[in-house]
Amino acid sequence: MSTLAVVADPVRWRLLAELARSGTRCVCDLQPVGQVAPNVLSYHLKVLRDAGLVTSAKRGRWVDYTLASGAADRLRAALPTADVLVANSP
Amino acid sequence: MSTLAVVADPVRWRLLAELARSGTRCVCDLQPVGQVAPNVLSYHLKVLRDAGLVTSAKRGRWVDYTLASGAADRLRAALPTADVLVANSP
DNA sequence: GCCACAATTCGATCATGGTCGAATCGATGA
DNA sequence: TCATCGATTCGACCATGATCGAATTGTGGC
Repeated sequence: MSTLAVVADPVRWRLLAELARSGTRCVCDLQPVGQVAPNVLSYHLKVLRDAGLVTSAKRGRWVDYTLASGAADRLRAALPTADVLVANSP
Repeated sequence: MSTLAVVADPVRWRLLAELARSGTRCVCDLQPVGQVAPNVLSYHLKVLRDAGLVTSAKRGRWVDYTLASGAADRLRAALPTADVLVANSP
């Protein structure tokens, strides 16, 4: 799945935005953000991890998620802004 | 289909980028840009029209496509940049 | 060691989007 | 009026991604 397709999903987008805003969050904190069942949340978090956009760390029973350090560059590469389109307009 | 999902497709992204770069183009000019069969190109152009990102105009047998005037705003709303994520980082 | 909790994984199924081959439509030229 | 062209639409099918219900795994407390 391309990075663009990864972030084009509203659930994953909300998760990324929350991690960007608040730094590290555990899965239980992300549950209300994702607004999906726990197993579906795990699925989306795995997609984000596989895309290199977030990292995870065990903390006892809990797992903490953080925006990956290269996430901004990956997003910038995958997500040209509307400005790129506007800048190229005649 | 959300605007984000609309532009997350590589075919449609290429079409938008071409129209942003060159203004108006007819379907036959967009054929090599889309890199898909003519009927599939029509399908993607319809998705872009329905999303309000492009407009079309008949010119005899030909149909011209142009980036819609509100496309930049729609894209900006749907496509937050990585900078938005970075700006919100702690 | 057992139980509860947090989190993940699994196989099956569902839903949506994309492609296919063919047909249709509208415009143009002879 | 007919044939051709550019473009679109159609119904069927395919492919991929998302959800579901259940099971599993790892950790911590007693």
